[in-house]
Amino acid sequence: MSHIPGVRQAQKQKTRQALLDAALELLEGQSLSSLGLREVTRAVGIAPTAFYRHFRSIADLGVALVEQALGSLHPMIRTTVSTAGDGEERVARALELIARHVDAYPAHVRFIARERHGGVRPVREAIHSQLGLFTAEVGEALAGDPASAGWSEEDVLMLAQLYVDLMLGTASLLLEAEGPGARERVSRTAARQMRLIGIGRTHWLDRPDGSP
Amino acid sequence: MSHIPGVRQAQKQKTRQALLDAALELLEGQSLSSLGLREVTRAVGIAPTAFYRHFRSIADLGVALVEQALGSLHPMIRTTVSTAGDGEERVARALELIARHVDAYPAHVRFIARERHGGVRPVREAIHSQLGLFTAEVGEALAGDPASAGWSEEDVLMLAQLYVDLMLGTASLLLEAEGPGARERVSRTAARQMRLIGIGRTHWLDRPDGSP
DNA sequence: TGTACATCAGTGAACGCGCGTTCACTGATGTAC
DNA sequence: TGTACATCAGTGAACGCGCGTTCACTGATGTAC
Repeated sequence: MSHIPGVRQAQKQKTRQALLDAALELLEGQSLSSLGLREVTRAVGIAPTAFYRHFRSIADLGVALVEQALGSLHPMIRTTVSTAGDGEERVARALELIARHVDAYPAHVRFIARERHGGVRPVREAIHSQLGLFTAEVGEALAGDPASAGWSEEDVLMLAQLYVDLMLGTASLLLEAEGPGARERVSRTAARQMRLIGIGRTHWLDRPDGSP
Repeated sequence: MSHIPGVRQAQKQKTRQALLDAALELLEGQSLSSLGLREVTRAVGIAPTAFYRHFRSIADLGVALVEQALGSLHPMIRTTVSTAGDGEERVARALELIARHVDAYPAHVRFIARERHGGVRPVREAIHSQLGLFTAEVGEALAGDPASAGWSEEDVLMLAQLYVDLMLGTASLLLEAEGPGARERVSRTAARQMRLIGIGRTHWLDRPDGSP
């Protein structure tokens, strides 16, 4: 039929995605370093040996998962930050976006939070490198804000890192939150932390240098 | 000989500690959820079955590790926070304490950072619960500071959480830092983040409520 | 359009290996008298 | 102090099982003419 993508290529892509999806699901209750190749192929319904047609190892699959997971986080973080600031409403809207993302892609959030400090080096490095790009992008967004006039690039980046870490930490806490009111408590605290950082940002240049 | 502790008890305690130490070392390159019972006993030099004289499972051993690891972090965080503030020197001293702790107990720091969001539920919960106690303690320390006059308990706690998270995050980054200047870069950034939070703290009560 | 050959995603048997757990045991330490 | 018995940390054989990886294979898809 279609010869541009090819039936064969399309089917291969489909199987590959099934492997990634199955792995992500299996990772709800364990870490990547204990995930088994046979476990994943069994969940997909293919022979264990077929795994090698798509990935060299579980670590390799993990790196591919990083790209997918951060691909979904990307627009969330960007929107959140372009929304961020210290105004009540802006903070509230940012938190709502985070909560919505956690609901839409819980497995992605869990995977990144877990493997960011996890036991598989190449995956850890891939996450670190991607988060570095995010931070840079957030930094650019912040630099465009009038509130950042007079700020050094280094300072803008350290602020961006603070925001990115807070967002990821909050997303992870929302994921774990269970029981009535738990999510609300997490959100309230995160909102105040964002406000406090925003206030620090406002007054950052007030003090010449190292004054008490 | 001595009958108060007992020769037998003392030897048992020694073996137990050897298991914990061996596990911690093996966890440098993997997550708890992939650590094997036989792997640990082999490293200690005892029969696999002897493991059960000390722990019901690897998860059980993990929970015991949490207590040991956070036991060493405890004085570090306390000292650091009692030192914290927005003065240049105090921030610098706090960061030096963190760096020293990372050098003294790298495996403890790695374990907590990794398993805090790791794949073994009881361990994750133990860490979360212990960090909650830390945060409460840090909160008490902060509440005693004149800078916290007029603060609600909730706000003091959200600030404490911000500090605890920043300290843990910085410790983890220091651990991973390699190459010339990497540690210095991490420290510089963390110092500025602490200062910014300190500034936010100073001006927290400036604005009545929800003002822009 | 039809035919002959090439490609390659997925198969299934086989391998050696280390795993967690059970069980009855050994022998040093502890205790009662 | 000496003896007889109890405790229990650590042993070693055995088990069934799932693991990652190899290999030659099949048969649908793709390509050349």
